[in-house]
Amino acid sequence: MAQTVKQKKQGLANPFGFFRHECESALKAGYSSFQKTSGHGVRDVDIASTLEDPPNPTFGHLATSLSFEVAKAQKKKPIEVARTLAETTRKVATLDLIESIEATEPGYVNFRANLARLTELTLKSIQRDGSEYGLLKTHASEKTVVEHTSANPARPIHIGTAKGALFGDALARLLAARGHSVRTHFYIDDTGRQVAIMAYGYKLLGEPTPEGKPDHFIGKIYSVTATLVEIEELKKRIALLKKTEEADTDISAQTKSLDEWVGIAADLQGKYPKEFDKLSKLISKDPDPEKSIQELIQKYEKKEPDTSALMRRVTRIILTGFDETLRRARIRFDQWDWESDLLWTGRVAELVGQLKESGFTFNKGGALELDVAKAVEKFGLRQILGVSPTFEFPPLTLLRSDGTSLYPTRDIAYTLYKFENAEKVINVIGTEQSLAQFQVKVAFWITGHRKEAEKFLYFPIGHLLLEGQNMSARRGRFVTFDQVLDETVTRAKSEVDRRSPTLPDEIRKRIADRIAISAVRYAILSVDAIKSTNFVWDKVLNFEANSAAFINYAYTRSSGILRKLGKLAEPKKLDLLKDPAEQALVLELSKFPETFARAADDLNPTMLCLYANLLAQRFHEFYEKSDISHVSDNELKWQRVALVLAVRTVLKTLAGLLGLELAERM
RNA sequence: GGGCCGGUAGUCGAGCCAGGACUAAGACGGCGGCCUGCGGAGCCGCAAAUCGUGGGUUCGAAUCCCACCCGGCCCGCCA
Repeated sequence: MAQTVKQKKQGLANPFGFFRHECESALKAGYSSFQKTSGHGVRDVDIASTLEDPPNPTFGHLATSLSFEVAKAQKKKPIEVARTLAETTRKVATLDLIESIEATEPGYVNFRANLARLTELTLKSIQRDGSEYGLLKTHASEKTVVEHTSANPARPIHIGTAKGALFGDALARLLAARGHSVRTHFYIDDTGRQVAIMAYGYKLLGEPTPEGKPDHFIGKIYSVTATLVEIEELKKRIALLKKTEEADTDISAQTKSLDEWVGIAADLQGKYPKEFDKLSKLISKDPDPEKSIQELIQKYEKKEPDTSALMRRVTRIILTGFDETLRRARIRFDQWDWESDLLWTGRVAELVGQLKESGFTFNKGGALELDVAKAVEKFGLRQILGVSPTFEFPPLTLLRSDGTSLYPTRDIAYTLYKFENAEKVINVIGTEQSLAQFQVKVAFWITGHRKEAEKFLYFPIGHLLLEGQNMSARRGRFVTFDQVLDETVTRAKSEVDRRSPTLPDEIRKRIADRIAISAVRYAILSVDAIKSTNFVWDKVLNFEANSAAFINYAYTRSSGILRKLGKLAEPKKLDLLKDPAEQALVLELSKFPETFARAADDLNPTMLCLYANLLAQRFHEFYEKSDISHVSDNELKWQRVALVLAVRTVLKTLAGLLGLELAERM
């Protein structure tokens, strides 16, 4: 009730929500009157939660199964209870949006909406609120940080990472539209070994200016360098093992690994002969490449000026490439956070200090370990965080014996850092990180950040397979986000060329670009984030199967109608839209505000994808059945046009929320 | 060994948290129809599902509980 009143004040309408609200009030009053005459049934029933969607419109638009519970308590037949309840409810209901209240077998009470009123309310609301229609604002706005993508800056973004990027981006859009103050962060993991290897190779080559796309160029250097260094190391290790007469099994394992790397090296040499040969020569001159890399890592952690400048320089080149890719996919970030800054500003050291003081750490061979199990028992976290009673918590290594930090340690410090300017933090990361993300939470409890622990959300992204197989950067079984975008654009372009040959090429290009990016985004977003998905080229490129094109086509058809009509006129009333196809379409539009609010609150962009698809479907059905531009009755024509305009408005809003781009023509 | 997450027509995939008319959405593929009108990337229809298996709770279970099976992932002084 309070919510509805407040929303009225805000001016954002929720047509179906109003209907639901009327049904709730009526049912509550009807039920209490029912209790007076028929004795007590069920106590403390949450009326609102018994209202559900009936399976089809013949049962009305909302229904309650309350009678079943009451019948059980009173030992009566559900249908008898339903009849009485429908009767008492009918007496007290204000029949504005409610048309009828009826009991049906086997015992439901069905509420039918007054579609004439609902149509008027819905279309007028959309006309009035325009692009804001449906975007109900939360009453608990929170400063929210969404961290996502955070791809390792040593090679191009691949499609597995892209899945997280698309969900993170969509979440941010949804939450912002819901009225939260959202900032997206990209975590630049620049203090690890990979960036050091990359910088090492780049430096050896004399810091060449990138040819082609920067991340692809540097990624190539990284792959070649990493492979060559690994081979050097393995050779040394095997030699050492042989010298010390270690067990044959160890030697054969290392030899097997070496063979594998040599194979990879051969592939790389074939693909990038120039860089490979050059780097091969340069690395062989270095007496100890591994030591050089370790030095880079250590000097960088200490912010040694020359090393820091080099590391940042090369990482920035990669990031330029990332930015280009992300921009193409319509993904943008508010902030780029350098992991190295966490070390330099002392945040990691400070965290480690706090953890040490807590008494939950211990020393193991010079390394500092966090006793996660002890903390879980002490704070009763099994209960609080819902962990199985038999789960054994492994300790977490915070510092190596040489005193340097590990990734999880820095991640805890980073998550705390994100809370410095936010009330809520959402980490969009792969499911393989679930234990690590749990450990972050435990560390929060230990350091007394309980509020943060509560407001810290882990949004898991299911594994993405490539044509049924794991992606492997080493083996070259790896598809970059750029490749996906390129291929999809190419395919879309040839479709547009075929279907709209009369349009100028420049326009066709722009249309293809929009269709392609929408298809890629929809393909990923339309399946639950947590599910492992299989990336199949055919599926992404098949515009018959992909609903993005289907949704866009609804928009294109509506554009065609408007183009045909030219100058538009306002209808006098909105009382002629009585065809079932029209009513079904209006009903769908009326449900958009509730659907949006739920998708945002449940962090579920997939739900909105499905809604967009459903709305487009209803529109296509309407389009097939209803004449518009050539209907002779002018009043009917303009009423239908009002419906078309409303659909366009909501489609555009949906596109904005999901990052789809609609083309007027296709 | 322990844990987390998935398991729904030939394939993909909603519904599961908040049990109810589920006779299970939608799509791809298959089969059959529909263009003298606003663009057929569309519409209409048909066939196709032991909701992983077995128990339990309930008036009622795809949904909740227990056990098990299958698949993915995690349990590093990697990130």
